[in-house]
Amino acid sequence: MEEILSLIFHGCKLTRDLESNLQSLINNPSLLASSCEDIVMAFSRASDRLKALVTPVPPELEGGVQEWQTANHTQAMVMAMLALDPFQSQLFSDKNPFDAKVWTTRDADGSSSAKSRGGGELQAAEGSDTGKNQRSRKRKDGVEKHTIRAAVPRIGNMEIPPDDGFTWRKYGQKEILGSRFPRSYYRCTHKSFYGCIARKQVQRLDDDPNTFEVTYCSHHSCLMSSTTSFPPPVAAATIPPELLEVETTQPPLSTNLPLRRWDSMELETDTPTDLNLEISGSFNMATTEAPVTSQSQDRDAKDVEWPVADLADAIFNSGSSGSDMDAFFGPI
DNA sequence: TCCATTTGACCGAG
DNA sequence: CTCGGTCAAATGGA
Repeated sequence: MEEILSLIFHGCKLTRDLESNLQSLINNPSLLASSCEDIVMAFSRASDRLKALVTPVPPELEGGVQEWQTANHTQAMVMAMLALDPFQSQLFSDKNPFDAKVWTTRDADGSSSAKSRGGGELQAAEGSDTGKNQRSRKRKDGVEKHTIRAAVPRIGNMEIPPDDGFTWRKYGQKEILGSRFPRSYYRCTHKSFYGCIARKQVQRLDDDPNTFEVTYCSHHSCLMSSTTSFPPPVAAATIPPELLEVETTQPPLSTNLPLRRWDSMELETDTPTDLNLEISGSFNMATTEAPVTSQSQDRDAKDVEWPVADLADAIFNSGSSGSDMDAFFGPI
């Protein structure tokens, strides 16, 4: 237990360090990214050890626990980014041209099928499944995947998935069983030149054609792919693209951010409470029920499952600027 | 001519 | 055998 506490304290310390050095680090995104990663790792390890202390999980629930852990991990990263970036609300506010309600999850095992992806990001696929059992198909490579949802842009061509700051080349399209819309496959434009292995899959949701589900596979190893000044090499290697986009939507630290975004976004940095972010993950440990937002969850029954959601609530409802770590970690 | 997209074929996991 | 993911030839636009 002492080791766990030590890990937690370490995470808190790293967080405070980061906060106190934020101004000086803000021009060093690669160091910033690595600091975030350290924080996430510290809390993630503590979380893992805590779970090892509790009653052994029945085999049939293990997958759910893993997903819960990894969902926590990713959400912690989101939280870290939210905390670091007081301007992030633009991305998630309804002023975003993509109406970007972003669900961020991460596959526990890199599998890509609807069944193996627990939680909610695939609820559409499952919902549209006409009762047929879809088998889990795990790739041997076990590539880490990150899935987000982004609403169709309200401007321009609504068939085009939201720009995530990277340049992609489409290499395939496939009709997916049980889905009305085909799934598109993209790889990094600079694959041949830089050997960048980043890929993504884009699919419109059956039950919400205005929303794209974007699954990122692997990280960018190229420097040229981004249409923004980010990401630096380290950030590209450690932070999923959807989080990097959070970074890239900051007010121009360096000035070559995509003009389209800034043109189409109103910057109201003094209204941080105007948030429209919904974060979901695989919170349901033993069921396949769709996840719900922190606002609608029955808190009495599942309080134990919502520590991160509580954090999100604290952030979103606190009216804080988002940069005050004490608001999130103070009690600890 | 170059580059991105389309699309049918193929591969491999389950 | 099914079906998701990828390949690569064909096609089209700049």
